[in-house]
Amino acid sequence: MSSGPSGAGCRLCGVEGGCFCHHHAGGSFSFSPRGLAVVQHHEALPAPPVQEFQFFGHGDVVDDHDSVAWLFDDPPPPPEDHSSSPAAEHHHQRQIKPPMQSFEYDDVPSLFRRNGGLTFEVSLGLPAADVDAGLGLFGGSGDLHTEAAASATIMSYCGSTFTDAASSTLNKQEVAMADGHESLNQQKTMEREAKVMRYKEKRKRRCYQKQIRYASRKAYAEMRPRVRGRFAKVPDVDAPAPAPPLPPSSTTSSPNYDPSRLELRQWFR
DNA sequence: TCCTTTAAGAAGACCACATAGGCGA
DNA sequence: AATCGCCTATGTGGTCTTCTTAAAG
Repeated sequence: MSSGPSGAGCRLCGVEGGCFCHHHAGGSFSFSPRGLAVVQHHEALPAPPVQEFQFFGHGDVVDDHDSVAWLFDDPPPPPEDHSSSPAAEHHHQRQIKPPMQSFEYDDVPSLFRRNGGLTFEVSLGLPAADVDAGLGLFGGSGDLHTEAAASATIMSYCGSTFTDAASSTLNKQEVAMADGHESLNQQKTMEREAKVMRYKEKRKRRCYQKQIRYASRKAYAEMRPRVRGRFAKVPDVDAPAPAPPLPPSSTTSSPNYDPSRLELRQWFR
């Protein structure tokens, strides 16, 4: 199933080639846990109370092009609160340290420390050294042009993967042609300012929360009985056979066990 | 300075079950 | 071509375990 933000298929899940994929065709979504968006544009058909559906937006509607542009202009993350924690810093270094050569993690300009997504920068040359490189902008040093151009970024965002082959950078020949042309420099300056403004705006809208793709599964998980945090078996109320002796940590002895949830289970069936 | 112990924090594992989707009959 | 049954993979949340580093003694 396609999960990318682009495509002309289902407006819910992005599946191409059809009006709506069949798991959406059950009709309106009458279940909206915790204020999630309720989508009712699908044809109404008899449906159980919980309809499994996917969503990839975050409330604000952006078109596909803008979504991708956001990723390509991905900024360095703002200073993270957990960066002050030694343990948190340790985990960041341990798990997402970029596979770069002779490169200090603290110098990674933008993409590796994103919260909620994982980014790998495949360095084909020297790494870019500042935010502008991450944005595909032009820094003061001419070397940065080729440095940024020699890298490609693979980004994971909201369950989708995108690539950015430093699309906004110029090669050496283009840079040489631009030298001495003041109008070009002015244009570049304006482009840079525009990109910086776009970056700042999108940083405000960025969503760091965990993405829930299936609200119905979330609903089921929340109502499912647990034993010490783990999902526990739901006793079959229809089974006439006597229940076997229960271990001390059995479901019914758990403080989290709520018999009323059985009614909910039958309701959802 | 070196070693050991303690505390703190985060990530991952674990569990059951509904559901999607593939496959063959 | 459509339908059915079977099977596997996936996703979901709360708690516990494991791992690592920093600080203290």
